[in-house]
Amino acid sequence: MRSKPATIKEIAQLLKISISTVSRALHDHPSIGLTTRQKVKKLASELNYEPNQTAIFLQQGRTLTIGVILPELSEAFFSSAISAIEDCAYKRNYTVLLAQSHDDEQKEKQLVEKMKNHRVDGLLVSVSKNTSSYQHFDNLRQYDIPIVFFDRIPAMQNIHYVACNMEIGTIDAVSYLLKKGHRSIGMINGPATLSASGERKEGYIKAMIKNRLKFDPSLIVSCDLTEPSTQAALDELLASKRKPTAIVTFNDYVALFAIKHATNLKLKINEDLEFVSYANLPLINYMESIPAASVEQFPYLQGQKAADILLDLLAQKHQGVTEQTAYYKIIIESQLVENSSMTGFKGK
Amino acid sequence: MRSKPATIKEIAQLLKISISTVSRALHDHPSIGLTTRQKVKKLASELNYEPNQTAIFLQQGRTLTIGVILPELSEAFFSSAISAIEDCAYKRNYTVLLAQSHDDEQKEKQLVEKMKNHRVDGLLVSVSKNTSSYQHFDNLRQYDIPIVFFDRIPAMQNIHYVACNMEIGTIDAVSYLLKKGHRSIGMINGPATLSASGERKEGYIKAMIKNRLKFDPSLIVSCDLTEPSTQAALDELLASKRKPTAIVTFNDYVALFAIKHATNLKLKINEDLEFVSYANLPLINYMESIPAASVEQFPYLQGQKAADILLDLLAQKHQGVTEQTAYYKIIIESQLVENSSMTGFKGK
DNA sequence: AAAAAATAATCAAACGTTTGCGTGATAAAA
DNA sequence: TTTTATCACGCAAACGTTTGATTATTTTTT
Repeated sequence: MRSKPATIKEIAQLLKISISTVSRALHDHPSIGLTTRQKVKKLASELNYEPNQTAIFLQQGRTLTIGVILPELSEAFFSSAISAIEDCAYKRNYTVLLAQSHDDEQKEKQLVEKMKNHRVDGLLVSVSKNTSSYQHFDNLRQYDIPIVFFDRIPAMQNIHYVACNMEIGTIDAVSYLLKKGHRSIGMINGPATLSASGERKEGYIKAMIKNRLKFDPSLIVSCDLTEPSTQAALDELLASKRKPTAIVTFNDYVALFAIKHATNLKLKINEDLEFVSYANLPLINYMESIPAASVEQFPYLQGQKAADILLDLLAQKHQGVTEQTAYYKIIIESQLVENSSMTGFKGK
Repeated sequence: MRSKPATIKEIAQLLKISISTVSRALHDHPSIGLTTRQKVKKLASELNYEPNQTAIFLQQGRTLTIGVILPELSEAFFSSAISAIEDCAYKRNYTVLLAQSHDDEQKEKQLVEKMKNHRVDGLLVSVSKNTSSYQHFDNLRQYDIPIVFFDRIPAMQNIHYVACNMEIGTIDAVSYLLKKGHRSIGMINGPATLSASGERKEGYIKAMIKNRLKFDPSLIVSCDLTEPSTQAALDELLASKRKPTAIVTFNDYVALFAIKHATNLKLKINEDLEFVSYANLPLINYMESIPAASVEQFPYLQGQKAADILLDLLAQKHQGVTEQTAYYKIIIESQLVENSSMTGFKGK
């Protein structure tokens, strides 16, 4: 029997009672007698009745759905985050509408539109790398759709966000190396266009100041995150006057490129040349030559916080809290973790 | 101005015309005059009118949304797949409602219910490892919600699915090692409870037969995918009479565990002992000691195919194709790929 | 000038719910 | 017995669209 799903209307007709009675009976409304309530519920389950959410959405003006727009779903960082978000949403009876921008500003705009059309109750966004105008986010304010940004934050006023501060982690990273006796510490940074590069550089400089050491600009070189560029950067550092004995790299990819290159140059990793990196690869745990320590950015935690904030906002809104003026601005401090050897892990 | 979104009703009132005229004007219906059409569109854009999809969903009985239920969003395999799915859906104007089961049968059931309530047009599922009953999927047939399974397929009749056949890849893997001159090839397999283990074993045996070699059961040992268990398995193989010079491992995690252990035992990887594995880690590209070759399972491709099939089914259904009896059963042949060195890759 | 055809717009039902308000019927209080 | 609560349920509007059937207006044809 491939029939259309049952509706309360049908139940009402079959039982010769009104639609509203059926609705109330199913919701255990006190003004419905016990007998009819039971009759209704019995028939409902016999007919495999399932409330049609789309109708309820329309009626209630909310969809119990949050939209999530991320740059790249296949990246470990974001798949961790989305996992956290889904977990939070599930716990609080929300569902996740997911989309990826592929770091394309145009597509990001379209996705925001689409989310608006789908009438998501709220939005979680990690901004595309190439987004320069934030008009499309501002538009959402007219409607009452709250947005919480995370990790990649736009330069806007009055927004909710969760971000990870790289400075502390960087200071710790450099201090860690200094404590280990290194006196010349290099940095292979990312492109200057990324704010993340700025944060790392700042952290590096502050660590130097904090430890009363002189900052030598020639020890910070940039790369564009590709392998050849990383190799060139490492070569430059190794050729410099104050040849570094330790290097902080922009991220794990860069670290692995550099480690590979160094290995080819017959350098012993973490003996001749020690590395510290920023974590984005979970499988660091499975490899031999890895950075001695990593600055952890907690993607799962960021996703979780962001989702929790959004869901709190939605709960408030639903309880009739009119206009809040306070904005959540959560900074998660990055944290240096020493990389131990492999941990037990069950594969897929 | 934080106002409720504009509706066609308001537009109609402001222009003193009927609602239906507005609706038709916005859809360029031929029976609406040019002048009114323009007037309507002008006002609509002034008011920032956006059609309320939830209303349209209710009216049309479809949501342009597909549900996706996966075991673990944070796993590389599935995040690749979801990326593909989202891309496909986006191209064809669908949106993705996402949820993860965490390999929990109970949760999987609830998620199916939820998806049903949300009235997704179709469902994409990779079944939880622990799911034993498939009743919840069967229930969906009563409604007209098509399901396409991928990668993890339930033992059900009459379903659409996309899967990856490990046998061919395994045969190729073993043959590859034989061709390289290895005469004793071991296998560190997964638990017998997983069907994936069976496929691998079958492939191994068939490769032996195909090459007219005798199959020695002692060369296949199982592990539970953890590091200690993998170490034990490797030890067992190395201690066996016909000490293997090459090993096929259940997956990349196992391979890395084994490689690490072998390195500790002073064995030279891919010289003393050669490895072939099943790919699930993209970052194989970033490491030094890696399996010489991997059996690729094409997560992106699987996700893509599955999504395409589902969307085709939905398109057919929408065009009024009543009852199709044919079921898509797509087998993607796994494929052995030799692991070259690192490729250029831009990090996050 | 009347009939036919084309054009332009309206009416109203439908999608499946929820919910404020009204209304009988029965039971308790006066 | 009349008044007042209490209980159990029905009516109808509302959410924002789409669309088949209908009507009113204008243009074309004969």
